[in-house]
Amino acid sequence: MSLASIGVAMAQKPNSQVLDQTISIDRASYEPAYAQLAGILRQSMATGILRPGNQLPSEAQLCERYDVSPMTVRRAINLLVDQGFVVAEQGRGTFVKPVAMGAATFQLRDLQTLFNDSEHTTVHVLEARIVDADERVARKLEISSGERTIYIRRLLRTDGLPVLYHREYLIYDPLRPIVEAELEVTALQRLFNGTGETILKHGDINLEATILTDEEAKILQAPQPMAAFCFEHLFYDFDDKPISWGWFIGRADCLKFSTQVGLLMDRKERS
Amino acid sequence: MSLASIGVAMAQKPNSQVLDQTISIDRASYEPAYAQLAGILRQSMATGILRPGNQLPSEAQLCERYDVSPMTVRRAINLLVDQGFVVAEQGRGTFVKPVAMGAATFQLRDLQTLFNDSEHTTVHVLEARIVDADERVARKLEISSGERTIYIRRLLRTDGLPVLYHREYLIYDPLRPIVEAELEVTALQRLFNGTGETILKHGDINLEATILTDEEAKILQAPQPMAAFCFEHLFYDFDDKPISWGWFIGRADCLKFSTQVGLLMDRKERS
DNA sequence: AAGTGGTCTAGACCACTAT
DNA sequence: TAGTGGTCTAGACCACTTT
Repeated sequence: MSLASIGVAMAQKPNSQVLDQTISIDRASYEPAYAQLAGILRQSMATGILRPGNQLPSEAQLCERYDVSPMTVRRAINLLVDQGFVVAEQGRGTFVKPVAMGAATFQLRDLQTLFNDSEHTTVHVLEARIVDADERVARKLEISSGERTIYIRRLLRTDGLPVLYHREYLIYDPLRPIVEAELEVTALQRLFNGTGETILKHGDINLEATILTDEEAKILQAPQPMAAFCFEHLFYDFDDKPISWGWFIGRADCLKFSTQVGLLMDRKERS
Repeated sequence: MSLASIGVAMAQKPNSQVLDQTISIDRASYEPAYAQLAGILRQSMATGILRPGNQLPSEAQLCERYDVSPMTVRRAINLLVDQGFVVAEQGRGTFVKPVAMGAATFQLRDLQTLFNDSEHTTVHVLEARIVDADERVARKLEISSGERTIYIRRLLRTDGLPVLYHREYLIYDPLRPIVEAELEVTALQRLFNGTGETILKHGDINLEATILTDEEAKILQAPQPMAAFCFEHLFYDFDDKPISWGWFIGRADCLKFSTQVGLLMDRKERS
């Protein structure tokens, strides 16, 4: 008998015995039925009752076993699909996905604590002036070389210690009220978590690893050589015209991104 | 009139006029109704008919306007919520979310092309031997100092050029068949995209920026100093015991992570 | 042909928010 | 009190896969 069939034991029709017969759905609970069911199934996977590759009980079986309607089962399974725990194949069944490092995602949101924690975080505008676009800037912002742009350098500090150095080129357009708004010290917060009015439609973001230049090291008060993360961003307005190109640079010893793959028992349900 | 109300124009009941009256749902299409509706709403946001902060038409209005059942509207909106385009607040309404850099996520999956492209990618085991765990390794793998572990060094090449250097410590347990399996050259592929049998339940992954050490630079044939990405990983089995601790290190000039935030018109629907 | 997931209906009741 | 989103029912039909 192969490893994959341990969970199904002698079941003729695929594995409805797999489920914990003692647990049932509490209709009086604040937790919705679909979330409870998803939790039960995830629990089965976590305890190894359902192993990677195993087939889940069919939707009809789950309906009967837990006395819920098909739509509710459907939602529970969709939740697990969305969360990456199982994969559903039409006509075949739903199967537990193996853990894979490639499934990992890193969220820039982890940085948001920095921007929102106004208690400890301050933003200082080091420089803000109008400059003529050089060839490189003009290409990014899709304007002509020599056209006017706004160049801003900012330094973000936490408890007085420099953590992020930001440089940004903005389209200069006297007709748009972006200028003053973008110069506010709260502008970075807006850019990052989207609070307040916004004229941004979408943006491209690149993550790179670099070594601090002399200037960057000096501003970030870092010893050299020092590794760093660089977030390059290019934002567009609702006409799909670029309006902002810039980079955040942060010392690698102050920034770390963590994530997890596989079965964790403290998930928030949604959808 | 505030900027936020431009889209709602003179509507008394909040904004059902906002929608494009010409488009309707094609019931004969292969694309499900809920996906079509989500697309229509996303289109409205992309063209600026619905701006950040605007309220979407209520679910009842959408039912009537597009002649679909409440559940279908619900699914379409859930899709947009999942994709991060709108936020639904019970009792208030559903609103267009502003674009925020903090919403960006970087997927390790982008690296998967490397591992799956066996045409151009080769894995070479540089070293594999049994070593006694030092204090650092013992702490990570939750064993005692001096216990035996398997130490593996691998080099991943694309078209003959070194791109990723991997070092890994594995629990040594003669009772588990992990040893031979983990030594295969295909083991990395398994780890990364989860193909084949797996005994992994979950894992923690850290992303850091570093500067290559002399040894790493030599193996990766990189000039110095050279920035690099480092993926540290720690995997656990179904008993929640660590079984593997290691790092992937790759030259920064060969690796880049890109992502987008906001409204893009080439989304895949699901759920 | 049987079993599976994928979609959808036409309502229902509830909790929450605003007026 | 009216309007909103949140949940749920008890089926239906379809497309797909396997036997």
